Amino acid sequence: MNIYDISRRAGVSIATVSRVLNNSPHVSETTRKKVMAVIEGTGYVPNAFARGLGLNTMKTIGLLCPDASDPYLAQALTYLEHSFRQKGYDCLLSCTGRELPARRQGVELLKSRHVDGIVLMGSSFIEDNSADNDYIRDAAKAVPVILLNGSFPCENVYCVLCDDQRAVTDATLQLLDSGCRRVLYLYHSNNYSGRKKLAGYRDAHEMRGMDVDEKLLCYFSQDKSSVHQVRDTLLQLERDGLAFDAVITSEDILSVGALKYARMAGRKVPEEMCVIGYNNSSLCNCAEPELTSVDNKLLAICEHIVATMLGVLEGKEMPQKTVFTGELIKRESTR
Amino acid sequence: MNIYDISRRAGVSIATVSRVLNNSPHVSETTRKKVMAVIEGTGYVPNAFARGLGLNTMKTIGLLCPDASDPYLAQALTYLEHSFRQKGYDCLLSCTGRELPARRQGVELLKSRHVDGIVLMGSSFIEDNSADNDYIRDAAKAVPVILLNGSFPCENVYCVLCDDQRAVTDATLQLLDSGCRRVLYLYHSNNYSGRKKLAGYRDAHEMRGMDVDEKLLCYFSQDKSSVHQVRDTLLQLERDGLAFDAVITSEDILSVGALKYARMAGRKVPEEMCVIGYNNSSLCNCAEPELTSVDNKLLAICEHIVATMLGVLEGKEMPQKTVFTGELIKRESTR
DNA sequence: GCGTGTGATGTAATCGTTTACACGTTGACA
DNA sequence: TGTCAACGTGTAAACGATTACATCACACGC
Repeated sequence: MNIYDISRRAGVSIATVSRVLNNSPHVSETTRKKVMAVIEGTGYVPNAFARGLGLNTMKTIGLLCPDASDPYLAQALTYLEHSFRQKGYDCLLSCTGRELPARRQGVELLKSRHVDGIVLMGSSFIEDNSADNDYIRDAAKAVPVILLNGSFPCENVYCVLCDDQRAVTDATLQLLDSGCRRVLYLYHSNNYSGRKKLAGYRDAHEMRGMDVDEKLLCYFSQDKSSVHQVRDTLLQLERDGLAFDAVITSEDILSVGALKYARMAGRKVPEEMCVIGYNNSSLCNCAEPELTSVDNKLLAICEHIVATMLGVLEGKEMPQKTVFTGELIKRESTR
Repeated sequence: MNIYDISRRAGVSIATVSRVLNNSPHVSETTRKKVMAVIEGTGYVPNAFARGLGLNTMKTIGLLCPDASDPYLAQALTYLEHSFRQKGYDCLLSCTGRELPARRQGVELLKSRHVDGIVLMGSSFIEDNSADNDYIRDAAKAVPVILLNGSFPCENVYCVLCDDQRAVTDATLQLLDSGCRRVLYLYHSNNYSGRKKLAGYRDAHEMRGMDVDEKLLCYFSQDKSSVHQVRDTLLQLERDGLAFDAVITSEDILSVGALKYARMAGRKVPEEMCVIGYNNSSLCNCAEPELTSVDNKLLAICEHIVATMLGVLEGKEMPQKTVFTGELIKRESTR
């Protein structure tokens, strides 16, 4: 069933059918109705390959996602896919994991599919001009690239992110100003976003004239970051004599681990210990007590990514970098 | 930069270039090297549209997902995408929401993209032969369709699922046999899977010679199922004088709400009240106390979906229906 | 020397659209 | 009545690959 079949049945030319399909104004209302009737009757769907060949675009955005099972990224995925679809773009998904070679390969693939643009998610590890990031430059040579929560100065690369540093500063200040003196910082990755957050933690201490005890900085690798691992690590730290009266983390899941620790160690939250997470994910309401967390405006960021992408594709001049401000959402784990 | 440019520069015909690109044996080694050199020199990438037009396949699987931000589906998404990619297939994602018209449209879209096969996720509401399911038949006419956790008897539709009914029976028996007498059942949807689970709940009571008090069946619509909504509803039920000493739910998130209720009502879990969830999602470890839940073998199901799809595409005869058995994972919320 | 099989290469049709251009038709207006 | 837009519609040429078929060169056996 192709456009010729339709044109034959409707008694018009293929050009007219095409015009109807593309809502061209140069079709009389009667013809349009006639053609539409045939199309609906046959269940005809235009062949996207042929269309792509003619237009040299298939209205597709490539989504490079390290891990769709990460709730935060999954959320972003849903937003992005939904918004792009509404705007008439489909999404080709590539879940690469976080390893560089796989991400490189993912980009190659999206390029060979001639996507109209690429969104790099979990791109928060992007930072410098090292060769590691060649694949981004590579992609940007072919199509516009937008980084979700990443920063990378390069032609045709656009960045939409949250000011993590400031957000963590604000959150840490909230802890310090509510009487906490030794704030444990649990983090997940040494990437761009991770270091920004750490810098925010330091900033807050500096603003209150406090030194940072490096022993309070506690790193978890991605695969060692289960709730139980965090809990057990904190128990061990306590046994080792490390004192702390608050915990702030780079991800909500780490905070949940901290809450587990508090329960097991018999420390009351928030009376004896405060906890603040990051992302304001759905975990916050599930945690016990419910978790205070930084909302890093994922929805706004995603909306802006879509708008930016569409703007660039329409040839408009768009800002290379857009920064949103996080917001502390207070729940039961802080005073 | 197209195949003609390459053929011109290499001094051969486009057919030869095409043969080189497709590893055809009918090319001399010298010619192959010559052409390869030109290709690498120019960074030429074949146009996927044109290729798709000719071959009428682009090695793409369409994934129809109601909601990628649902942790359970997100998990499945990751598994599926990863496995398909390993096998040389890309995934086109369509997050449609759960509404019928949108799903219909999603299928249309995947069809127009001429995907090689479609996986319908969250297809658990598929049950009968009503017109509502026409879109599945429609899709199956064009390409093989595989349902994740759904059952639908139709040519070219394959089903891979967990025996939810039996799993819930086992879980309910566990509650009854550990002394619980009034098990509240919280559920999310009236779909196929939802009804199967409810049937399992009834089966268990019947097996122990107990009547089911219909007041113990408590429905939550998808949008009314937040943790707080569940908690508040249970508090109200208690105030209304409904007695229950256990809760079993069709989704982990509902169980988390039940735990919130228990905390607020001052009922100790599992001593005074037991809770069992469903899906064995990452929420289970985050909950307090940690949630006993039914593992419905998502990973195995996804692997089987991929194997089935590849088998069908290779023209092999594959089973129309494959059923896995769930398993109760005991944690702290049961005795 | 002459068919004949074989392996490398080229030619041209094909896939299903879009769209520039050409071709009526119609109606307004001088 | 003739001219000219404006408008609707059709024709045919892209778009860039794949591939069946034709062709050609060459070697081999008779």
